[in-house]
Amino acid sequence: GFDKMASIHITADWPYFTRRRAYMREQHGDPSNPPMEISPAIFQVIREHGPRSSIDFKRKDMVDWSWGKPTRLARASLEILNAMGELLIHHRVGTRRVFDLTERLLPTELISALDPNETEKDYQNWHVFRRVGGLGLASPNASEYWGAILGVNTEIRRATLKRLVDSGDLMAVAVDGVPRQTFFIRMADLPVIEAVQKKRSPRARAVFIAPLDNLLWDRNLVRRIFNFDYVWEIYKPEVERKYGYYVLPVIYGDRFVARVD
DNA sequence: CGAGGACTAAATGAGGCGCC
DNA sequence: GGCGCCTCATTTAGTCCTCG
Repeated sequence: GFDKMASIHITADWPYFTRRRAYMREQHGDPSNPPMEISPAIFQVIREHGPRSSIDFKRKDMVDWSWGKPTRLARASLEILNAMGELLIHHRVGTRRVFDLTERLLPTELISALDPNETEKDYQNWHVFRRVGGLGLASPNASEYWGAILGVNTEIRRATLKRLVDSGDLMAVAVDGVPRQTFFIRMADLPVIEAVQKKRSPRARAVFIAPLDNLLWDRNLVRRIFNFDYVWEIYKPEVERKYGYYVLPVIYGDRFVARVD
């Protein structure tokens, strides 16, 4: 699915993403959009022959796509139908996704379930709260980690965070050594934080952190709290790389101590 | 603050080729 | 016809910096 970015989420969350699917349909679902024009053919093949991936469609037409590059029309079509909720990933072959009809993969009650968030405001509360949980410690400042929350800009986000504090779901906190900055945590995380602080000397072990791990969503915060500057260099031109294509941070105990590539 | 632009390499599989 | 080997095309996934 798609939450902050491409991600795995539990099927029980399907109804909560009704708004996102509708939004994707608004963006791409016009029948004259080339990937939509060929969608009936795609559906037919999958319905009759089972799960299919982009390479199973032989047509060579190209369309403009993300990453500033064109892509094959069939691939664009699968991708858009997936974003709109018509197709889901059945399995993967290596990194390639093989799609099947949503109606074959999800129970009917889930597909027909209503969006639990009745109003726009309900949705905003839900999604901002969910994202704060993902971040653990959330700065209200604009950044990529607030992305993909529909209709929420900086102003609305600040208002939503305030609402969630007022309702007792979130708590505003300050961090030692980071002056003049308010952060937000989930109230429900408080016992965990307190338990960790009480533990005298946790047994230290080394952990390799993946570049897209939640811990690294706010790289600014990592720099300020842990004094560790991390950039995933995969998207840097080779000559500009400092450490390597796929540098990973290494944590030992509660500190960032090294990098590996 | 937010829009827009620039940017990468590993893994996989299809297809061509020579050879038996 | 089929195997082994090679090459080539395709697919996958967001970050970060600049500018108005």
